[in-house]
Amino acid sequence: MVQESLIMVVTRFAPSPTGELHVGGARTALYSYLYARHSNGKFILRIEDTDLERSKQEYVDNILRSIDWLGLEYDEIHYQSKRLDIYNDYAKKLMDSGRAYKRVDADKGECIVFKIDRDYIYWDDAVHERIGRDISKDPDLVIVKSDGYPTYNFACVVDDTLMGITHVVRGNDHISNTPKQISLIRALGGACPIYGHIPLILNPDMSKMSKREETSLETATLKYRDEGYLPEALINFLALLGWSPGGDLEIMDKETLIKLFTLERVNKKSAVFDLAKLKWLNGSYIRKKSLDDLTLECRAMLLTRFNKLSVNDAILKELVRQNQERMKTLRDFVDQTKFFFTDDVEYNSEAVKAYILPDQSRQILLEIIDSFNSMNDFSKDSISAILKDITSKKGLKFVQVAQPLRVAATGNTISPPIDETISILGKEKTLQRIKKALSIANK
RNA sequence: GCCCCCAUCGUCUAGCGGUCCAGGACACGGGCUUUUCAAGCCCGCGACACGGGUUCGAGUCCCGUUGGGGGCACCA
Repeated sequence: MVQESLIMVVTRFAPSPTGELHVGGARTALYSYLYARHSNGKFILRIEDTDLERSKQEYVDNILRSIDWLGLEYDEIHYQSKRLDIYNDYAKKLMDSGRAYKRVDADKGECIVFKIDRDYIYWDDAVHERIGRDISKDPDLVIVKSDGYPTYNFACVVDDTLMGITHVVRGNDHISNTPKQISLIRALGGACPIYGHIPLILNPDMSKMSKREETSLETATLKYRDEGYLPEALINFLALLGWSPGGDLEIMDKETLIKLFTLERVNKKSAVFDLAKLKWLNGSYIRKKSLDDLTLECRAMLLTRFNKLSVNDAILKELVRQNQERMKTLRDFVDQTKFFFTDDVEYNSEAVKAYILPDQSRQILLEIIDSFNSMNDFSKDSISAILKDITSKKGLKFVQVAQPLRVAATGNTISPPIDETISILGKEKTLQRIKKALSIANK
């Protein structure tokens, strides 16, 4: 233990740019990152773009943006496509030492093949215990494709060795590659990193999440940003999906995660992605955010929906204040304030039936129009006073007055306290909407 | 088919042989609060897959069964 701490930990995240960064990949990146930071080590990002057919620049961009959004700062970034000379070099060395040979295929052309160890290979996994497999009957391994590019197993091993990777954190689905890679490392004379194979993330129906089934779950990391999730919430959630600090602690910021994270505490069992829990966590982070910060986020989200925004800061801030504890995602904010930003309110038919149509409701609304008309100060408190006045004069409960008004003003039965809601809407618009609601009721 | 991995409430998990008639969180049900909805607080529901061992004692160790997942490319 003491000696271990003298060696600098180096981890890496090695995605291939053949698709958007998957949340499962994001979690792998997170675990690698957390472990490196926890150990005061280095975190390397390595783009494994050796598949000419499938690699795309847009995916590289997507991966970089995802990593950046999550706040996983890396110390180095490498592109395998820029290291071709290195792989060729090592392939030659393996041929010189007799461990690799050329093979010609009639259709595909010439490639280089590595003679794997005819042996039982094992390693002590950081997440599991000892894992091993007899690869003596496995076929030899192609290390350089006929297009001159290295195969995954080869480039990965060369880079892990050259970059001094001490801990490889990767998905469970790589377990079967590991013996071959170890065999390659031996032949190259490198030192084996410690492998930590983390469990996969599953859909609610237990299928592998990266196999896009007809689930409604989004798999692209950036989609969660677009849906209004906060990176700190996603990180916290992903961290908990397969790891726990050991106690009852659940809400942890990045610093805390770094402090507590160890590979030894990563679970072996695959975990189901539970959107409800993510939502809860996100809501919890939203509630904790400062009003100013949250307002910034909400403004950005609003701008994805509306091309231009004509609200002043004070009003927007007040809207955010009213909704802060009511939203689970930033997108919820857009939905919840739709009545404010659009002039043609969509009246929910159920709501209208229940709170506008009844005679009593209409009388109340008429009365409210009367009272509001003579108001100069349309503040929350004045509104509240007038509404309470009407309530007691009519011998009603406050809800019986508030709900018709709420439906008239917002189109729905749900909103922040009604006095605040219409105060920010303004007297003119409020009156207009009450009249509009009444006209609908008269049809 | 062959090989590998895994197995505690619906879900995420705590548990590393006795302190567990199994703890927490989300979800769900109920209540309080209340100007609707949230938020908050309280209560409830709810699990050690099964069968053998080992042991004075097993959720915890071993074996098997079953179940789930993953891998078997000149893809990563």
